Amino acid sequence: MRTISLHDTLTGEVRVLEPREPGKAGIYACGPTVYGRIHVGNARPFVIFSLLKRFLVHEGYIVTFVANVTDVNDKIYDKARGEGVLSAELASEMTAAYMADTEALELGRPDHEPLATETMGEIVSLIESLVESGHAYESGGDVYFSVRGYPEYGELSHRNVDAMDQGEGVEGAELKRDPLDFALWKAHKPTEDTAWDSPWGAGRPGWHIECSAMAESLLGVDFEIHGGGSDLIFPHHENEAAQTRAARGAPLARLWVHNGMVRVPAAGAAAEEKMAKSVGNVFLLHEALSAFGRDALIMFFVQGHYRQPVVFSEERLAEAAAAVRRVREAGRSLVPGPSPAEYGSLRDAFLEALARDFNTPRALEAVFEWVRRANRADGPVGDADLREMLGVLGLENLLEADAAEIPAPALELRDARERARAARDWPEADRLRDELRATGWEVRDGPDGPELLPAR
RNA sequence: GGCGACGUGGCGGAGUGGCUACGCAGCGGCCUGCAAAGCCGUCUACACCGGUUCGAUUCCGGUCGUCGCCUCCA
Repeated sequence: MRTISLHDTLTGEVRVLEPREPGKAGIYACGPTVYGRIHVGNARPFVIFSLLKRFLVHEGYIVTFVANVTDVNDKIYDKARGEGVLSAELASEMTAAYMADTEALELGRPDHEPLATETMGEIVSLIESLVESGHAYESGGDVYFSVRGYPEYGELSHRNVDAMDQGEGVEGAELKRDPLDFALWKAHKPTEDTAWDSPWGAGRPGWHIECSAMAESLLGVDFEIHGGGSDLIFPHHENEAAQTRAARGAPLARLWVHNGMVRVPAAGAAAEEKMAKSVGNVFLLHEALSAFGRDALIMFFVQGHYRQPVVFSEERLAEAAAAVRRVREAGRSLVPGPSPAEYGSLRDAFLEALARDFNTPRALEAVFEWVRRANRADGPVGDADLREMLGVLGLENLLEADAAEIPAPALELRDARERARAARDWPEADRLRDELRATGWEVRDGPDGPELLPAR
């Protein structure tokens, strides 16, 4: 178990992970609002925190990874109304789609995936605590958090309360004592087809409170790592942090870890912009998976550092696919078993890179160096270290052999080509090779004779 | 305007006060009947201007440019 540090948004520094209980870590990553299929940008935190969990587990930690689903929200109501379906129906349908889409990443599931609608008791009681302690107040069936009553407000996002926009024109502003206050509970509106009982009447939770409640109920407070996209720092995480600290007198989390945005080349411009539904430039996860495959997509993500923005494009994915091919190619000549001791420093460098702010590009450096050495080696090389490294990155399947059955016609073409080669009829041999390629098989002549591989 | 971050070789992308990142692409070579794969070599990188320093891509200041947040957003 080595010392692991991560960039913490609160302090702005790379800080050492110091668990409440040695050897145990809780991770909470904010998941999607389910009003549509998730896109590649939504997938980034899922991938990053799934892999971070893998790394911590590898280092001997017992990890509880929680990724929530927001299934009550204005957008869900709006979308459902527009489509003439019940909001609960839309939410459960899209939750199922989210599960299926992320399942296709083949990274396993988080340990808990709580739904806001199934955490109502905890949400209501957390709001009650805030009302009792004077940090929140009821107004017309709504409940608001009193931002100015919490002096630390702004510490996470490094904002000064007095310098913030006053949120003019925001719906419900007339019910607030201060424009900065945000809703913990929203009274039921006639246009909404779901509502829950509360001490303040029928209604539903505000966005931020659900995460505080879900995180606390599954991980407790002051847990190790709270993550999500950098666009959530304000107001979402700022508010979560304020609510929990105000209600419980303890911080919500020890480290606040945020991933950079996925960008898309902007039409007709040199620069890029964030992938977002509101911009209309999304590439849905399931489309990306079928277009490029999960291996290339995972490689694409780990080729960049989690905190930096990444540009999603066909060129980038093609590069990732090429990198995948290089590793898989090397794997073909490895043998099961322990790796040479002299490769050990690469394994160490790999793990060290991840221990220092989860630097996956730097870790990949060791992977590729390992691959080059193995390719250069004369005898058979044991695959254990490479398998271990790839496993942490969710790419262990690159070492699995292509299981595809070679169809008889391809075998016949291969044999025919061998006969042509034996007869030194090169034009015919090359013609047969082209024919094979057309049927999806690539011939590779090696010391042990020809080999057929699925054409790439 | 406020807050945060970034500008590295053809492209992507790490990193460091002085020494080969790595991947992709290109070029030359080895291997091969030719390929493919692999290996070797190669392509004089750190936005600009000042400052600190024996020495800065790396530290400090400024300029220009880019991105994110400040409203729902992973």
